[in-house]
Amino acid sequence: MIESTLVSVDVIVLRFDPEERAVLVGVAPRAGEPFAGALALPGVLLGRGERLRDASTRAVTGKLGLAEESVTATGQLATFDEPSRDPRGPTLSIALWATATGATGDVAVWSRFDAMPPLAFDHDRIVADCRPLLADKLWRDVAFTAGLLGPEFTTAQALDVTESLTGDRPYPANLGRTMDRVPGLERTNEHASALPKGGRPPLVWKWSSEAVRA
Amino acid sequence: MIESTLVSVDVIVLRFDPEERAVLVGVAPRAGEPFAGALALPGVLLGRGERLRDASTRAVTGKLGLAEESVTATGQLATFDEPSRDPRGPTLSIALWATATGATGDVAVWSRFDAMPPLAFDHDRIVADCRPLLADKLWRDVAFTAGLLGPEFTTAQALDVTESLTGDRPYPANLGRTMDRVPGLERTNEHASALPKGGRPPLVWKWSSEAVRA
DNA sequence: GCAAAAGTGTTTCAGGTACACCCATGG
DNA sequence: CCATGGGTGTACCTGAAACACTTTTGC
Repeated sequence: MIESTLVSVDVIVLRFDPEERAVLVGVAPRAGEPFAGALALPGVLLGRGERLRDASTRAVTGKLGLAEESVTATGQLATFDEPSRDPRGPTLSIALWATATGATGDVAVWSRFDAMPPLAFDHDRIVADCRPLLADKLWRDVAFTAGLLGPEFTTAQALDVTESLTGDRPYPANLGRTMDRVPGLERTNEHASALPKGGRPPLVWKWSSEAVRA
Repeated sequence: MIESTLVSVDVIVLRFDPEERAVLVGVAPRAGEPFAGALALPGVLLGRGERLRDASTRAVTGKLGLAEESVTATGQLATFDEPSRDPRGPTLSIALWATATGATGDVAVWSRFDAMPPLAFDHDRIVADCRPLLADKLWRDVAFTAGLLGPEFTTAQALDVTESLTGDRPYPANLGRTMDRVPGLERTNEHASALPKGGRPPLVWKWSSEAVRA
């Protein structure tokens, strides 16, 4: 009988901050060794028979201090198998994404994608490798997009999110047309209150009832 | 301390058969319980500290009887975590792909993608879920494409491979142009000997030396 | 020469990008 | 009325899809 590998689940938690006008990644200082005090992605060891989704919830609530309800969607990214990635011994890491809204959690540190602090283990590499995968999901994976932006949002916020993930800001007109093609996403007639700086109030978008159910 | 999950590695082995003019998937009858005698994807339990690539090689050589050298490339697909997928107890399955050339192996059964026999465990589901991922890699993931078609192949074979994976046969002219855009792939001046049925002999394509090194 | 199969050139169309212009707000 | 920023319409370009037509083989 071959001794089994340890499996950890590491989560890239994304939250859109309307004040900051950017997508932020949640990390937290490690409580114990190794890398005590260093920032790391929330991660836990996968329990026997535990589903990946449950483990990711456990990591996000336990390590970042978020409420379970604030996690809006999750999914798989990739698996990392370098045997030396954890100094305690060989550990497989399954990277997942999660989207969160609302409260920021009591211990979480939120950083922009383009200004991530150095992280413990190989988490820098995990974030770097997974960023293009995440950018690709925007406007194509409905669960991801809806989880990140919430049930209702403006064109201006959509512009900010796209810029955060892909690196450059699209023309508002073109983004509107991409959003028209997203199944379940609909324009409303409402307009948000304008920004203090002035300017035309942006359109409000909503998910149709069918999309929310799925 | 949480007891760790078992991790298995299940491999979708692809081989292009020029006689059959199709991409075939390698499966083998199971030696022991559960599902003894039923066909299944080659899979092994991941050893502690073992790399995914090494485990996949172990599965392909051990379960299909292929030589290690005939495996030309491997990569990740997705992870399956239903706790009831193995009757022996909860087991995570990491699905990988591998390409093989040459010998067919002594115990392997090769089936077309569109005529797969029923498989043990949730392997039917794994194959069904991963097929679009594999189709997407053709002509975009160079390692995958080169592993499947070998160092040298004809336009006719490229047409067969594309039809096997995507489900419909492209126009030869258009496929030629897609191949022109694949980095490292080059037309030669050679022509293959014509088929017994008659018809114009197809062009031979080769990977440039830089592509083979990478 | 005829059927079969590959290759060439050209047309068409859809998607994405860019941009000029119009609209609505705060100061 | 001007600066700021979202929205509309449209021109342009690239890439994929489709197809008529030519070339090269076996019979």
